[in-house]
Amino acid sequence: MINPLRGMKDISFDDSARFTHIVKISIEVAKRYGYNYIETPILEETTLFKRSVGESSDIVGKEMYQFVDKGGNDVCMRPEGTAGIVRAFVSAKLDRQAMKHKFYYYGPMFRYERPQKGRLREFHQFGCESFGESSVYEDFTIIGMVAQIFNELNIGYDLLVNSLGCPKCMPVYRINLISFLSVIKNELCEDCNRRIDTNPIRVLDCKNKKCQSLLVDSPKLINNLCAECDEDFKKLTELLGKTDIGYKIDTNLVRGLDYYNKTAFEFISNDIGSQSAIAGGGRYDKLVEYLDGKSTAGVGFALGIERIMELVKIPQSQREGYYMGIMTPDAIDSILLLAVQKRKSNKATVEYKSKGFKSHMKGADKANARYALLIGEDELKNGTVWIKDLDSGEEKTILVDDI
RNA sequence: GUGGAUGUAGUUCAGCUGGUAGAGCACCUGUUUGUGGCACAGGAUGUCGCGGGUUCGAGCCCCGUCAUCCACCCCA
Repeated sequence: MINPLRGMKDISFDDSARFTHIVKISIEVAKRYGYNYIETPILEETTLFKRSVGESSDIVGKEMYQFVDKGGNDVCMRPEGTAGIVRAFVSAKLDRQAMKHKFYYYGPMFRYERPQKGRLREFHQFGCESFGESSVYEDFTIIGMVAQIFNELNIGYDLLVNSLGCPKCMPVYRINLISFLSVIKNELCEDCNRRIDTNPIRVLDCKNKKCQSLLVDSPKLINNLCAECDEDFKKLTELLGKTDIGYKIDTNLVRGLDYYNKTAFEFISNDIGSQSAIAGGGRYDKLVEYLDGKSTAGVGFALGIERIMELVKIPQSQREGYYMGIMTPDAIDSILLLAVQKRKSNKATVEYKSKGFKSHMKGADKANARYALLIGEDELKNGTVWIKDLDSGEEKTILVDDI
């Protein structure tokens, strides 16, 4: 027997119903905000992710499905969606227009990690990317859109927001932080010492208690933002405060991807295990330039469909359509042609095998059909069908022509 | 990559100090060839993850391996 690869799952039955429900609601909401569908390749040049997601990130550093194809190209299964969308944006030369562009997408992403609850090697995201709008009002609007999706899916969440600064204030802060950390270096844990070089901001949310006690007086980015970043972040929280979207400022919130600046946010849930992020996103004003485009502001988010599947309850499926069966083999042609007609507008399940009445009734019930439609010897002879509404119990025999 | 737990029927799980493989749910067939959900009766189903070892004998003990789950890490 051949099983799916490690960390990869088949999605069917109840799961696929939840999956499509999440995608459907997300699309409906995104369309209301003016987003259009975009589909980009799953396989891209490895360079794309190195230059966008960043070589210092874990995603690029150790989690990529990377290989050389038969043409000798260094390629990679996409680990996230934004890089490909930005590449497509630049490829289509949309960066040379003054227009704003908004895209939504969904599909599989691949990361070579050790699987656990809520963490798969192949997983699915739904996401949106807004290009050409540098205003913080767009950040607010995007966060509101995610909140709306979750509200319509009827699931609870906590929202964390932070500002990561911009090329003016972030590098200055980073140097300050590194010098602060260097002083206490010997007392910090092994992981933190590694982080000082790779991603010093990560040291701030180390779970080690000793580290935390040493970090109480560390400089916080939120207090070292430049005037513009500070003003935008205040505006964002002010606006969020005026809505019913609850939020918490998390100064340690650092997204694992290098391209973010200014607004960063994460939606989390306490009900799905330790992998609690159900959506994340932020602003990436430099990313288009990194990928050889003309400087264009960008902001977006992605939500993890499998993680949200753990949270959504879908309503019990209603009885729908027809179950069609025969109790005399001669009636097979009649029932088939009837099904052809019915299927022009309704769901119809046909049992080809001639069976007893009771057996058909059980079959109709299992098929979750609203109506059982049967042809037996009498009906065949009279040119009629017997039909029963399985919800109301009402039944009648009518002429084939009157259906 | 590190640590821990678990692999027995479609599924959830039992299986004693080693002695011929079990239950619930689900499934199939019946309960006057014409009334589903309910009830009753009957039935099918296993390379006990895989490979080796110990033993007269291994689902159980030992070694290896693979997979799953949980946590770290990281993230959706």
